[in-house]
Amino acid sequence: MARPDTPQLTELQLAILRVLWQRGELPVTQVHAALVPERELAPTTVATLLKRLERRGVVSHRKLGRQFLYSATISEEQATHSMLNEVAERLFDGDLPAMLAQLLTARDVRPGDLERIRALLEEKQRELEG
Amino acid sequence: MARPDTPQLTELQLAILRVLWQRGELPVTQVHAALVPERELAPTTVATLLKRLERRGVVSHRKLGRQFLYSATISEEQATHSMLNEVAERLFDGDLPAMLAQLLTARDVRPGDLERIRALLEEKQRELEG
DNA sequence: CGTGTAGTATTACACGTGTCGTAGGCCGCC
DNA sequence: GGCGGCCTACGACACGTGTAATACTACACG
Repeated sequence: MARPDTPQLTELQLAILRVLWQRGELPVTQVHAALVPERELAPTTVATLLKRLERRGVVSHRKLGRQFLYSATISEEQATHSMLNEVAERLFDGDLPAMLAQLLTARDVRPGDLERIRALLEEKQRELEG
Repeated sequence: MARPDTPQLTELQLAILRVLWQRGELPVTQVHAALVPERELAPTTVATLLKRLERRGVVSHRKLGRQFLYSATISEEQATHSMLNEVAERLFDGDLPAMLAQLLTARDVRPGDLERIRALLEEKQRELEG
């Protein structure tokens, strides 16, 4: 419940976390392997990044023989929430409709998006009433 | 139109830009003065920040006597757009409805928000059809 | 046993940011 | 005309991040 101090994550950090979220506990080599198709990184680079993320408390490791098995300590939802909250707060002082208004003009709205959003809204509304 | 370099702005940088957006062209002293109630900063700090922002192209200055008058070169809308796009892309691969879904659960939805969002949606929908 | 090797630990460097201290230039006042 | 201030310019330092080379260590094999 208690907000774990808002993790602001960069793209690369997020990329690493995504690997862990998708595949669970992994040795550094595996994380590296998963990343390489997208980004050309040395294995030691990935190790350094993981260590730093651990210092920040978003991943942890246990030892298996000589290897470290890393896993995420925050869920994807937690990370997303806190990053979104951050932006909503920073940019719109928490004003959701204002944020959405910008979103609707800032990006291409893909076909069907409006419908899906409408459905979400109705669900939310029912939820609040029920 | 195509604005290639996405300005990612930190909280402090944003705070400075807000001052310029709200009050227009200002000397460093005024920017500093406007910031101080919120953040305790040395005047030289603000000067340094402005200079760096200028190097990044988001503000510019002209000389008035010995002073520099700084002004923003990007609009608040541009900045907001690019930051939001960034987040939408990073976190949701551009999937707006997914983003909104998170927003609706991530934050307190304030009374009236749902109504306002609904209104926005309808407007947007009319716009797309008309 | 000794050693190659897979893995981790340590160290490094460039950049951007937050934060200033101090140096230098010029304008107005005495 | 010299001097005190007000500004800007320049330089600094700590930290986080991206990136990686190098050093160390211990197990597995010959």
